[in-house]
Amino acid sequence: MALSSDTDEDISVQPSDRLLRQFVGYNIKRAYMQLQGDLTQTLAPFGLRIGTFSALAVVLGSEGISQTQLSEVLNIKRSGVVVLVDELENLGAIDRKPVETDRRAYALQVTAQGWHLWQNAERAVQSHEDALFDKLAVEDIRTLRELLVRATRSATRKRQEADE
Amino acid sequence: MALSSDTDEDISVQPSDRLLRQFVGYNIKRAYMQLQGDLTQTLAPFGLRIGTFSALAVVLGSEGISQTQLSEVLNIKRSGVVVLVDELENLGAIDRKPVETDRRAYALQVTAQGWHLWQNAERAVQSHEDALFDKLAVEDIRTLRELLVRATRSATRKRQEADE
DNA sequence: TATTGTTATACTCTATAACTATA
DNA sequence: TATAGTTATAGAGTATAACAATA
Repeated sequence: MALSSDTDEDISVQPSDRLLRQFVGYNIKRAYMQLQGDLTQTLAPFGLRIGTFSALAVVLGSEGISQTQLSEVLNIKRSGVVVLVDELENLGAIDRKPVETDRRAYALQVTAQGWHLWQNAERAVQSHEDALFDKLAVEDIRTLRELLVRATRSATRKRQEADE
Repeated sequence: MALSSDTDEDISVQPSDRLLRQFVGYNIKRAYMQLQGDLTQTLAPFGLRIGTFSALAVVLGSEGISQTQLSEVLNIKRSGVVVLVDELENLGAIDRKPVETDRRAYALQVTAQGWHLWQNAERAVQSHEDALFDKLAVEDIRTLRELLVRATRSATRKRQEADE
């Protein structure tokens, strides 16, 4: 493991959350809480929120996806997707295209405008993350991302086993 | 870096969040969202929520801490701390002890009962995390935790610089 | 004047449940 | 009967703003 040498201990007498740091879950929560504020600010100039940014990315990567499928990928309920899609539609970023073979469903499509929006927002988020994590080596960031993916995968597997 | 060999690509045609995976922030969000449900369930039998569990841990590690200090450590507003402390007090886990030198403030203290509660809850959360992450090598979990701590520290530093 | 704890209120995100129109 | 999308409502969790007591 190639962590750089920044493992200073918390030896202060000041109030701290030392007892909580041992939990992976707590550290994930802390990291997320601190990040989401910044991310929200980064996306605001584009008229996007974290939810709509994510939804746009998924539709972009899976043209013609239905709202139900989108809810499964984003891991939220269908009722929540309606709001996100409404918002993206109002931005002119995506279209609800009727599905000829199933008139209940919509095929979600990213518009040309939506594609440009994504490009700009994606670049902003990326450089924001670069700045935010510039104290971590590039290699460490990659490690972090991969471990998070695998931890999530592991948790998902556990939950699926529990559901059976 | 000692990642084990589980770097399978997402090559399916199924809808996916592939485009989002490149962002550290998104992976942190995913991981947290998947984790918090399980954590809530783990804590429920003890009458604790994530917030009260965290608050109890901080008070335990910093006896006599004030509510304002607690709000700073937990990174939430003072008004939010009132609810957490009320709840822990109702559980008999902590006391609001008057401060003789400043009658506006309380010194928070963990009761004997609160200490036992923490011990049991801490053990439950720990074994839950062990089970949840048993597909990750112990070394990888340590890496993940350290990187999260450092990423958060880095983000905090950035925000403080921005506030100046 | 500033700070501690408190209350009331509002906002964001998400879930649940009931509905409609299709299948 | 079951499913896709929708609507209305409610629940966490947190923020903001105003307040009383105290510094």
